[in-house]
Parts: sequence; C-alpha cells; structure tokens
Amino acid sequence: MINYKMKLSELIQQYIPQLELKEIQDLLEIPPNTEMGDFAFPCFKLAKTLKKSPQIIAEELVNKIDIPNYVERVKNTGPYLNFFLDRKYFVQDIVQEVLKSRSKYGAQNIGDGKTICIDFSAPNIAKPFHVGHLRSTVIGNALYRIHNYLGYNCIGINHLGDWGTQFGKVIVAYKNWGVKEEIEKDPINTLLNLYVKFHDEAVNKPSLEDEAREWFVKMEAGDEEALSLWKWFSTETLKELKKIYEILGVSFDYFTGESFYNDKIDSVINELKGKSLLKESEGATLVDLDEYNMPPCLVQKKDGSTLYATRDIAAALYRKNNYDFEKCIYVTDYSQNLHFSQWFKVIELMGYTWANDLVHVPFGRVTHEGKRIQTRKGTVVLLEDVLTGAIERVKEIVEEKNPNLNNKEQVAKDVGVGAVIFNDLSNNRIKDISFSWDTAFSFEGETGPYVQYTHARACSVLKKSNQNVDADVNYDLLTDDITVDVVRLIQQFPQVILDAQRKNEPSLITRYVVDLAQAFNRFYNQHHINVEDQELKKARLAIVESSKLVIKNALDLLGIKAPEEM
RNA sequence: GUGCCCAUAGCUCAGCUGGAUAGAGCAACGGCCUUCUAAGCCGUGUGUCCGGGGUUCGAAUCCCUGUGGGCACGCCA
Repeated sequence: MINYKMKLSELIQQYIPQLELKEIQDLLEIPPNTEMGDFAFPCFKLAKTLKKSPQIIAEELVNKIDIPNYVERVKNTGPYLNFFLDRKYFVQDIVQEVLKSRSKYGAQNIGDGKTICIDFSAPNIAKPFHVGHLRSTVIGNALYRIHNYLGYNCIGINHLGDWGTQFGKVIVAYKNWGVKEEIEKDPINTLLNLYVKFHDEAVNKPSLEDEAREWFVKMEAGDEEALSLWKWFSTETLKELKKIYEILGVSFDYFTGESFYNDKIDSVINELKGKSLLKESEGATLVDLDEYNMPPCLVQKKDGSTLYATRDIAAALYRKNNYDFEKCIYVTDYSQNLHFSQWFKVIELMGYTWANDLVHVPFGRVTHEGKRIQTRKGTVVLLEDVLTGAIERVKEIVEEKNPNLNNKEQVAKDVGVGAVIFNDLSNNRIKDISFSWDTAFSFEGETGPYVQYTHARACSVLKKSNQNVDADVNYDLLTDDITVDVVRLIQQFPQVILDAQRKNEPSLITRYVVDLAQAFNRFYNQHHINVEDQELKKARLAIVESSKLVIKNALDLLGIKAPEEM
C-alpha cells in the first residue's frame, strides 16, 4: 500500500527544496471537502521566502509539476495546491491491501516487542463494581489491544484496591454487625452495606475510625485474625469481579493488587531514607515537594502504616525490575492527577530516569443524573444492572426485528455489552459522563449496535452472494463518489490507530468506525451488491468485504464483539 | 485561597501539532421496504465556537485576562 502523504511530500519537495520533507508532510492536509481533492498543500509558508503571493506560488507549481501515475490531476485553488488521486489506482491499491492483510490490516510493528505495562480497572475489593469503574476497565482494555496491535508486548495489571484503611473499616463493621452466612451468600452487597453502615455509625462515634486504623496496622503487622478476615473478603469479592470481567470480555495478565506489595514496602522506605528524601512532619513520614510547587507526598502515617502512594512507588519499582517496561500506563479518573504527579516526582528524585516513562492517563468522572456517585452514600448504579438491562433490551429488539435469529442469547450479550462499552468509549476520555439509562440503552445513531448492525449487514450480503471474494476485480467499476468515500476512510485506518496509541485515546477509533459505518451504509443503500452483472457484483463484493474486515478490526481494538447476524 | 481541567447547535458531542463555507448523532418534520437485515438510507434548520484583549497572511484551535462549572490540595484510595 502506498503512503500517499509521503509520496506526495517527496514530489512536492522536488519543486520546493527550501522546505524539509518533514515540513511538507506536516503541511499536507486533507481538504474539508472531497470536491477539493484528496490532499492539499497550502502555500502560505512559502510566501515570505519566495517573496510571492501564495496564490501565485500555487499557480506556478501547478504548471511545473510532473504528474505521477497515481495522481489524476493537480489543481490550484487560490493559495492551495489540490491533489486528486487516480481513483482506480487508489481503490485498487487499498482494497488489495485490506484483502491481503485481513485481520492484520492496520497492524504495525512500531512496538518492536517492547514491553508496556497497563495498570487499569483496579476496583476496590469489598465495594461494588459500579458504572464509574467501567471507564478505567474499558479504556485500559482498549489501550491494551491497540498497543498489542502495534507490536508492543503488553502486560495488563489489575492493581486491585485490596489493601488499606478501608479494610480496617470493613473489619470493624463485620465484627460489630456482620453475619457470616450473608457474606457467603452475597459478598459484595453485604460488604457494601457494612461499609455504608460503618460510615453512618462513625458520624456519631468517631472512635470507630481509630479502631479501623488500628485494624489496618494489624494487617500490615501480619496479625492472623485481621489477615484471615481480609483474605476471606478478598476471595469472595474477587469471584464476583471475575464474573463481571467475563461478561465484559476483559482479561488481565496479573491480578496483583495493592496487598501484593506489602512485603516490598520496607525496602522502599529504606531506599527513600538512604537517599535522604524522607522528612518527619507531625508524626508522619513524607517526601517534601515544596520545591516543585506540590504538596508533600505522604509515605507513612504516624502509626507507621503505609499509604496509597507508598504502595504505588513499590509497585512501580517492582514492575520496572521484573518487566523492564518501556512505558507504564495508569488509567484512572482525573481526581487522582495530583497523586500521580507527586509520586512520579518521588521516583524521579530517587534518581530513576525512567520516571519519564510513567504515564498517567486520566479520564472524566461519571455522574448519575448530575449527581456524584458515592459508594458510601449508597447512590450507586451497579454495572451489573446496566449490563443485564442492556442485554434484556437487546433481546426485546431481536424478538421484534429478527425473531428467527439463531443464537439469540449470545448475540444479545454481544450487542448489549457492546452498546455499553461503545458508549463509554465514544467521547474524549477527559470529558465527564452523565450516566443516563436512556443513552446507555439507545441503539440508534452513533452507537455500538449501529456499527455492529452495519457489520452484520455486510456479512449477510457476503453470505447471500454465494461466492468467495477476491481482489482481482475490474476497479474501473469502483470509482464513483460514494464508493471512493468508503475506500478513503479505509485508507485512514492505520493512521487512526497510530493517533489513538500516541494520545492514549480510544475514542478516536470509536469515532472513526462510526464514520466508516456511515459511509458503508450509504454505499449499501445506493448500490445493490448482489446484481446479475457478475463483473459488477464481484467488484462491489470486494468493497463489502474490505469494509466488513476494517469494521471488525476496529471493534476488536475497542474490545467489542462483532456478531455476523443480529 | 492555590494548582490543574472543562466551556462549540435545544440536548450529547467531533473538530488532528492554527488553514479554504464550523460538522455528526439525538430530538422535530417529510420521504424510502413485491430486490442483499428499516438497529438502515435520503431530505429540511439552527451557531455572539463563554466574554474581552493579543500573536498571525489566517484563530473554535496558540498566549494573556475575565466569567461560569468540575477536580485536587497530610495521615482515604
């Protein structure tokens, strides 16, 4: 497949040696309207050096330029030089590439086997998995898949919130009001109720908070009772969590939560001490970051127990030593921005240059009808309810529109879950999301089901064609506007993946696949595919197959299934 | 108070490291199933791109400033 941007840049440079190839490439753009061509080169930058108006420069260039075979014509429009690619050449080039590469179309090896750690999902044990946790999970999962597709060796780590003072709270609550059998029956909800009850009671009895902290001190000291309760709570909740991951189709290489680093903390504290980074303040131990315009990073409470940051530092050191990552990505909501800046700085102060390879990928918060979701207040929207609700809704629609569908259960799951994931990945990650049942369950327009439907439709046409698709077709039949629009989008896919990786922004792929689905649906409505004319049919099938493959690849990168029928 | 983030159509949002008339979806109205899945397609309309300055040949995009909102700021995670 030709890198058109590169080729055109080289071409232009022959006539404008004043500019670096890189500059020309950066300048080359896709015009806002396809009537203006496939690529455009604005001549403003040259006006000063050439001491001519950009309009005149464009005009002179048009007259000079020697048109290569893959370009149909070059036209000047005011200060712009517009390139119109040869449609037949272009469509053939792209379609042949897609049909050859198939599920690898868009894949590249820029990662060259280098390791990327992705720390994502990380729900708190003993708290329910709500819609807020979904974002880290699906964004992290998409980043994992995107990096993998680009040749990185990915390590997905679920840094479970399974350690800390909160467990002291749950232990206190359990010892006061808990019932063993209830936890066994419904661990997450029962533990949640205990947690909520703790906070209700602690309002009137603040000593409970001290008790909780004491229990956490015991946990870190290896107290048997504390640890066995903790272990019990964790295993029970983890079982529930794994069910959710199963439904979402998300997996991890390691479930090493915060507790995993318990025995690795002392050496971190010693190292910090050895590097003279620690300071005592009001009984607590911290790293002073005043110089860097940040509040201090607390590493030990006055009772000697550790904090979130301490365990994050220990985890980073462990990962660097064991995985030798090129980059370690943390996917959390933006309320943790300061936390990450602080301990990244501590790593840097410890003298590790790889502090620069630690990347925080923040995302916006989820509210429910404008209100904050708070576990403690019990105002949660459970992810499980959202998922099962979406699946039920899909079942209703299937009964209405396609009652003879074969594997209804599986399709309902794929589409319902796909709708929820797609919805979470459609906007820029930094934007807050106001969760609403209506939008989560809407399946029209820019939604997952719309894209999946487009894919299923393409599959259906291919099936009904009763023939295999091959790339040896008459490309003269594929040069109309609507067809070329589809191919143009297909051509952009590899670059979209690169952008998504560079910016850690899966929504670029979500947006892209909607555009492609729209273009394909226009093609589908405009052109009948399984026509009598065998030559035409064969040509159009090549477009359908290519579109189908790229939609599938894009959905794969997002962690969304693409059923063949729905 | 200090720091960071956000502000684009009635609603939800795109708009790449500045570029040609600012775009989608939803909602509303009208059209398209005796031919490949109507979860679809086509058509109709709306904008002080939060205000004010500045940089530039050119600003929704960059800089400054004001307003409105969000988040964070020592023993939670």
